[in-house]
Amino acid sequence: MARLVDRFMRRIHSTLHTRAAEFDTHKLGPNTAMALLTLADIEPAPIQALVRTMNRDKSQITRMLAKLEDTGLVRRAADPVDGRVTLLSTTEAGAAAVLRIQAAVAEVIDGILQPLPEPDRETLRSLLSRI
Amino acid sequence: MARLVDRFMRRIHSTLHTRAAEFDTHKLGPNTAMALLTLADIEPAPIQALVRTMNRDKSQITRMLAKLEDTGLVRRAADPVDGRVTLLSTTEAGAAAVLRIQAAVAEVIDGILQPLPEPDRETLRSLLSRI
DNA sequence: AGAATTAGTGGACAAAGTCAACTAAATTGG
DNA sequence: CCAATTTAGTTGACTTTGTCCACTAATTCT
Repeated sequence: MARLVDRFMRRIHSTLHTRAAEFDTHKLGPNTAMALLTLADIEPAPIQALVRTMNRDKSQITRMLAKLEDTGLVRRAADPVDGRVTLLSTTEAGAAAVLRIQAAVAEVIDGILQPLPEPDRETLRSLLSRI
Repeated sequence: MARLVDRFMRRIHSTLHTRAAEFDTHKLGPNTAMALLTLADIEPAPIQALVRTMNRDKSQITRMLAKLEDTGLVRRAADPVDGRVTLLSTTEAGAAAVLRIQAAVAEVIDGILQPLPEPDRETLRSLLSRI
């Protein structure tokens, strides 16, 4: 089971890697790109939210965000009600990157899911989301 | 979709990591342990087979195998018919380790799949294996 | 036989993950 | 209401994974 999931993820990663030049115009790398997509889904959100939904160590998130902020895709802002938290949101450039990346990822995953007819893909998606 | 798979894998990894002391008596680390499990599934097999089924770079496999051989869990042997390939198989110690690791992994995955009733788990397994 | 392939190894380096220490702001409980 | 604890985030050090490339040796192709 773990092997199946790993294989799946590995295929996604390596296929995306070979096509990275097409869409990863900011040289984010897979993880940081995924952080961007995730953020786009939950923004505006504190870093802590990203830590939890991505299941990564907070230090990793900090560093990915540094890159995303440097490349101007993400903006940090102080939370008005809690001085400890910094709220994240995507910039316009970030949103544009999200669209590009999402398209590429969707295409790659479509290719990988080829052997599954549409209803099964939907089943898979829903099962995974329930975990 | 990619995010769902990643999250799933991450949960498996991090949960296993925290319990590593219980079963990873040889300090293999997640990847090398998985290589061992994979090998146990296909042995006897040439390195190339492991490369393909794990979808990793061959140099990575080489290095994992070095560790597995050093710890005495895997044995290399020359292929009698093709002088280039080295055939891999698990030793008795390796087989024992496989059992321990598999049990731990199964337990962890069971915990993660908690929200899914049994028939759905089976569906998930079969969908993933068809990819 | 000579050229191109294939299996495996090794080095160098980039990216990802882990852990622990640290600051600053909030919370909480006597 | 203030000392103690908790929470958010950052940083440094270090290990593990992942990628790429060059290289050797055996094999296949023609």
